[in-house]
Amino acid sequence: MLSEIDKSDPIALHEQVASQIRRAIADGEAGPGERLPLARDLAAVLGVNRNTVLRALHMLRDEGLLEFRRGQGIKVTGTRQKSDLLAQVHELVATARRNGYRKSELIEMIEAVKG
Amino acid sequence: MLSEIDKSDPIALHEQVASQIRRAIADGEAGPGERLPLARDLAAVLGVNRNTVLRALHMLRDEGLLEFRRGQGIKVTGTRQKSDLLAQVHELVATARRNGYRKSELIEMIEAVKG
DNA sequence: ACCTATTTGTCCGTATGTATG
DNA sequence: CCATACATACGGACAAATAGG
Repeated sequence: MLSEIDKSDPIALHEQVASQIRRAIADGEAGPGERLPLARDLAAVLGVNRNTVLRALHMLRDEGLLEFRRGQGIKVTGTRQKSDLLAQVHELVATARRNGYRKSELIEMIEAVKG
Repeated sequence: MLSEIDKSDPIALHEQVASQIRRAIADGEAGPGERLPLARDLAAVLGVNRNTVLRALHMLRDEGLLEFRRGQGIKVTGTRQKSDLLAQVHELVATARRNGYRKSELIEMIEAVKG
């Protein structure tokens, strides 16, 4: 379930929107092959501008989660698992930033994990 | 608060132990400079062998979270923030594994995050 | 300088689980 | 289904470093 965006949050609005949609897919609210609501409607529900929503959706397309087709709308292509993973990745990077760690340090930590 | 280890969990015991202690530090239950309970006592509380606990603690030492001194015990050296980050890193890698993603793919995802 | 208690470091042997062929 | 190999976990024992009397 999508909830309204917090405009006082220092995190950019389109990032918040992207996070919510990632989570929604991860939670199974929209499965692979399904069509997403219109950007206009998403914008209305989330209380932000349609351009902000589009910016977020384009990010998710770059992550391999969505597919755009003119006149056809936006289709989910990624799996719940992938969406879940991407959500965790973004949360991790956000935590790192908050605490002054760089992505490179994060990557070192991951590489140090055995297996 | 540390709770008993789940021996039916497919995750290796020493990994579970390490996760719990990372979380405990992240939650502020043991701050920098403070001494950790004896490995023997941790083992008793967690319901595992002392060697298993030591193996977990050595991992945390390699991560820069702990410092060992024979006869003196184990001291916390890492910050809550770092421990929190490391905990998230390990959770992320675990999620990835569960879903068949490799660490290299995870790293690509992180590098693709803007900023 | 010595001795003792404490606590981590390390290794052994064994049992068990898991993956592979 | 069986055999093999490998990693994990346990229990126990002893070594090594530190602190204090």
